[in-house]
Amino acid sequence: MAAVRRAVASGALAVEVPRTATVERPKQREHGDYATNIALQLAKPAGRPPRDVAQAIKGELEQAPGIGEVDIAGPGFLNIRLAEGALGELARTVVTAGASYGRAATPVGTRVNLEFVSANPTGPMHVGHARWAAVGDALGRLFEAIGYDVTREFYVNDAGAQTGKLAESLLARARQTRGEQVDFPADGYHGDYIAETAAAIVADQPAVLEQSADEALEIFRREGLARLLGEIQATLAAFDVHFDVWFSEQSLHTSGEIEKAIALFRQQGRVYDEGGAVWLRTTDFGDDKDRVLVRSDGTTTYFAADCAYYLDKRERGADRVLIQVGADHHGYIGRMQAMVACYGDDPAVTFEMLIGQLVSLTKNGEPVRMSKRAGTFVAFDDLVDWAGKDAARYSLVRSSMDAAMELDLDLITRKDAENPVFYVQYAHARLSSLQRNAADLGIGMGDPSSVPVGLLGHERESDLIRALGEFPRVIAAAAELRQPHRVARYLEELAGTYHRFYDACRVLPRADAEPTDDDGALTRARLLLCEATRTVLANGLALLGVTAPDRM
RNA sequence: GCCCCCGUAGCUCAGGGGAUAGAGCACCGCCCUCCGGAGGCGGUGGCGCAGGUUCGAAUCCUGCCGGGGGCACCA
Repeated sequence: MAAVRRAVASGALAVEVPRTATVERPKQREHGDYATNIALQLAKPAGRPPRDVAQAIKGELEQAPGIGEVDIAGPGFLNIRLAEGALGELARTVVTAGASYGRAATPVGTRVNLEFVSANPTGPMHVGHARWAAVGDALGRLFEAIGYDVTREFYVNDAGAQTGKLAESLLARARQTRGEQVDFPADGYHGDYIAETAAAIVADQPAVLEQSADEALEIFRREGLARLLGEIQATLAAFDVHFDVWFSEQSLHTSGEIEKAIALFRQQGRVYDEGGAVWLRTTDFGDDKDRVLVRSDGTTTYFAADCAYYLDKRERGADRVLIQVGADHHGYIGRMQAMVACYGDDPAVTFEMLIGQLVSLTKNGEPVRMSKRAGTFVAFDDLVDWAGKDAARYSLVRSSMDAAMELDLDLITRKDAENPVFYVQYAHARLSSLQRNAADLGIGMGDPSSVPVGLLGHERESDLIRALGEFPRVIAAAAELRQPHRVARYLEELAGTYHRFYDACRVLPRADAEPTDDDGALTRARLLLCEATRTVLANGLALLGVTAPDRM
């Protein structure tokens, strides 16, 4: 950019200087270490052929520190090669930074409230929730890495009709277990967990069935929610996903926050009454239709609670409110954005709904749908039992949330190289093993600052170092685009680049090797490069919540 | 009918307007004097269709075809 500015200043180029320029790592090594298409983009405004523009920038670029040579290629690409030795310093930087490599040095002050999973406490979670857990948590880790202050939040839907349905289902099952002839609620919850939970409650409070129906229902409701939420919390904890706030929907009702929110919207002239109901004029801000806040029977809607919940998050200090939901909720975006605007916020700034597509499972090519305990779906717990935490998390996070994904249980439950997570983990384990071997031989890289990194001139070494240098940009892109899968794909590439290096470059001296004449300098440099690689693999896997094993 | 997502290799998926579209698996053939072969190298094979914008389109726009998910005074 500075080179463009200087070219303009020197009169070599007459064009408005753009704010940013795209610099990327070319796919072809012959295209240099970095490449930019800036000349192609400036050709039109400058009114000159792209290669002319490139020529003007090239001269300035070559004066910049750390730059080796600059070529003009094709229609006008500028291919930049770094000066000899500049790459090696990058490896040293990685080792010196260690676990903080790739992370923002200081907080940026943005407070993000990240709500995800928010499974109803009316039953076990399914594989879709596992995907939101894996992706949401990775996003949270990415946000922290770029310096955001993150609050992970789980909205507990412990109010409303579905909790009554849960209570009725539990009570009916408990009575049936005692041999009573009871009709099961028409659209009640099925699955073995209902009977299990009912039995546990009865065992705990044997008198519950002697109470009046209303009292019994209330006990089953309260106890059922508590137990099922406890199971959800245990599942998530075992998945290494931890929430800062478990926010009760019921609390919005009892605290009067919903009424406060409605009053606020009314004050701002966004509320009207019609047909006995209270409406929010979301059509003022692009929604298809206005939305009911209070039904004609006087009860508040789920949407009203969502309004109050958003206000609550903002009042607790969130600069950005992010909610991750499944594709089956996408229809909610319009009214939520409109509601945010009704409140007076700019939805493009303070609010974001992340839509994740659904997950389906196959085994032997056949769809898998049922889980005995959960009834109608494959449970989160089953997935983790079959695949293990690491393979499950990795598999769920390695593809884009925009795409409905199909998980093959045969693949992710295999404990071999057919699963990409093992490919990445193996690279890390191999590096750890290498370091153990080095230690056994009494070899080490020593003080990083004294390692002669300039010796790392092999093509495969350069490839590896360039890949390590990508990491901060990968984190930034993954966080900004809300695409944690980019980290996984990057790690797979990095692991491959490392394996190719390892195949071509001997690190430790052979057992029968002659003493080297360079005093082990190259060995030390390569050990530093290995440690840099191990660091990035470990940091990257940490962002995904996946273990970086020393042995496998 | 309207809205959202997807369509890339035999399969599961990457690919932020750039150069020769990638990976894993599957299939075929190589590489152990080698620090972990859970690895490396090579081969077979692909952008749903039709227009448009652009110096340049898998990528952006429009239409069509195909698949998935939504369109409550449910949660």
